[in-house]
Amino acid sequence: MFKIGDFSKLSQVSSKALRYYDNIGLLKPAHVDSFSGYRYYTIDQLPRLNRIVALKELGFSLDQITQLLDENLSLAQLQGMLRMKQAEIERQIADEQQRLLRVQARLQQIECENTSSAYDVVTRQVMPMTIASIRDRVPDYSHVGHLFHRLFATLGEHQVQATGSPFVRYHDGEHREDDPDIEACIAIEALEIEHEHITVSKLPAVQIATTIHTGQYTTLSAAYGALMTWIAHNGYDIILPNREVYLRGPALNRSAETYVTEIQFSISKRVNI
Amino acid sequence: MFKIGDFSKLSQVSSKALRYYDNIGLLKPAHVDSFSGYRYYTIDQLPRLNRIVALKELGFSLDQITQLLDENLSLAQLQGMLRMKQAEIERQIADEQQRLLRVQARLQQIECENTSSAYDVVTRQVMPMTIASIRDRVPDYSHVGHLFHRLFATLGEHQVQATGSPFVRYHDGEHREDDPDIEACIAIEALEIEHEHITVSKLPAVQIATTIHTGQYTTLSAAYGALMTWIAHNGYDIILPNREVYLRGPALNRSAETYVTEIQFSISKRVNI
DNA sequence: CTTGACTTTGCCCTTAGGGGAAGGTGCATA
DNA sequence: TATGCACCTTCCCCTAAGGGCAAAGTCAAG
Repeated sequence: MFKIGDFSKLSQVSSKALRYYDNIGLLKPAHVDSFSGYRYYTIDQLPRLNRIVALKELGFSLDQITQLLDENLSLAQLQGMLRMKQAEIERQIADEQQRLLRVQARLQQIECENTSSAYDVVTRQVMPMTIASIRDRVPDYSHVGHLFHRLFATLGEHQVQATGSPFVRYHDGEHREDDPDIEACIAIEALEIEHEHITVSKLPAVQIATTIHTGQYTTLSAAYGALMTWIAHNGYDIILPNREVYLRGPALNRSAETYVTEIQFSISKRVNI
Repeated sequence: MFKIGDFSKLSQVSSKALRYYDNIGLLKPAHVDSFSGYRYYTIDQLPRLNRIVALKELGFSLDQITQLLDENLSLAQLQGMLRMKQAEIERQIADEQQRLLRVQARLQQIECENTSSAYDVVTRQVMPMTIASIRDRVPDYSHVGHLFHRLFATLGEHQVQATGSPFVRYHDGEHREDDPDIEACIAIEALEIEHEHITVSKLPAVQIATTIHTGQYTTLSAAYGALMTWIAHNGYDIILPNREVYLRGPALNRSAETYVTEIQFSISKRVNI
C-alpha cells in the first residue's frame, strides 16, 4: 500500500492528476481510509495507470480512455478507434504544416522586402448569394461606375431590394488595362427579374483568400500583389473570376482616401504531385 | 455603421467572438450606444479584424495578438516572434509525428498478432539516485537472490537505510542464459560506505521506456519482447544497461503469480541520417 | 508530545469562446 | 400607433486536464 505521494513518485504521475483520475472514476485507489480520507494505492494498480498514460500519449482524451478501459471492447472496436485517431493526427499534422507554411511565408516576406506588409490575407468562406449583374467588355476601368449606374437604375425600376455591397467580377485570366471583361454585381433577394442587359445568377459558396485595401483605387495593385504572393506562397491555386467588393466606395461622396475595398480570390488547395 | 450581426456576416467572425474581443480589449467597436449598449462597427475596423484573424491562423494567442497590435513593435521583434512561432510549430509537428508513429505501431501490432498486447509501454524519466550494488558474473539467474542476500546483509551491518525497490542491471549486450553479468542494486540515502564487494555509485536521471510485468519470472521474456518491439517501432535506440525493478518480489513470501516487475530500458531518440 | 512532512477538500485559474435564458431595442408593417 | 419579429444586451455556466494555493487534518519519527 502506497500513499498518494509514493505512488506518484513510483509512476511519475503527479498526485494532483491521481486525485483527478480518482474523481472522474478513471483510477480509484485500492483503498480509501474512511476516517482520514487518505488514498492508498497498491502496486497492482500500476499496470492500469501505465495503460492510462500510454493511451494518453496516443492522444486519447481521459473520457475515451475511461471507455476503452471499462467497457472492455472488442479488438475490432479498438482497431477502429486507433484508425480514427490515426486519421485525426494526420489531419492535425497537415494543419500544422499549413500553419508553418504561413509563418514561413511571412518571415520570407520580411526578409525579402524588409518590411511587414500592410495587407493581411485571410481565408474564409463566402456565403452563396443570388446576384443581379451586368457584364460587359468596356474600354477601361473608369466605365465601372457607368455599369453600376445602369444596374441600379434597372433594379430601381423593378423595385428589387439589393443587399450587401456592390462588387465586380473580373473575367479576364490576367490583369489587363484595356478592354477588361467586367461584371458589375450586387446581391439581391432571391426572385425573378427579366430585363435586357441584366442577368440574375446564383453564386455558390466558395473558399476565398481575401484582403482589404484602404484608399484610392489607383493603389489597389499593391493589395493585388500582396494577395497573389500570399496565395502562391501558401500553396493555393486561383479559380477565376476574382471579385472586388466596394465596401465603401464613391457612393457616399467621401474622399477617395477613405475608400475600402476587399479583394477576393476563390482558391483551392494546390495538389502537389 | 454596422450592428454586430452585420459586421459578423461581413467578416465571418461570430458575434460571440466579436463581443469577446471587445471584452478583452482586442477590438473595441467604433461606437457603443450609451443607452442601449448596442455595439456599432465601421468598415474601417475590418482591416484590424482581418489582421487579428490572420495572426490567429499563424497560431498566436489572443494575448499575443493584443501585444502585437497595440505595442506597435519593431520589425525585428515581429521577426523574433515569428521565428519562435516557427520553432514551436516544428516542435509540435515532431510531437504529432511521434504520436502517429505510436498509433501506427499499435495498429500494426494488432494486425500482425491479431491481439492487443498486455504490455503498455510508456516513456518517462527516472530520477537520479545513489545506489549500493554488488556486481558479479554468476552461473545463471537463480543466483540473483543470493546477490541481494549479500547486499542486504552488508547494508544491515552498516545500518544503511535503503529506499525504493531493489533492482538489477544487466550489463550484457544481449540476453544470455549462462554467465550473465548482473548487478544487484538498491537505492540508498546518499552517504559513504566502504565494504569489499559493495559499490556505491550515482545513477543519473535518464529517459526510459518501461513496461510492467505481472506474474512469474519465467514469463518475463514476453514483456521484454513487447518492450523491445515497441522501442524499435517507435524510433528509439537502447542504451545499456537495462534495469529490472522488483516492485513486488519474493521478499513478501506471496505467490509467484503476484510478482510485479518493471523493465526499464534507457533510450535515446534514433537519429535518422 | 512535538514537529515536520504529507494529505485532504475546496476554490479559483487557465483558452477562446459556445449555449442558453431573461429581458431590452430597432425597424417594418397592419 | 401598436405589434410583431428579428436582433441586441448582460449574465451565468460549460468546456480539458489538471495547477496553485489555503486551511485544516493526519502520519510517523524522534
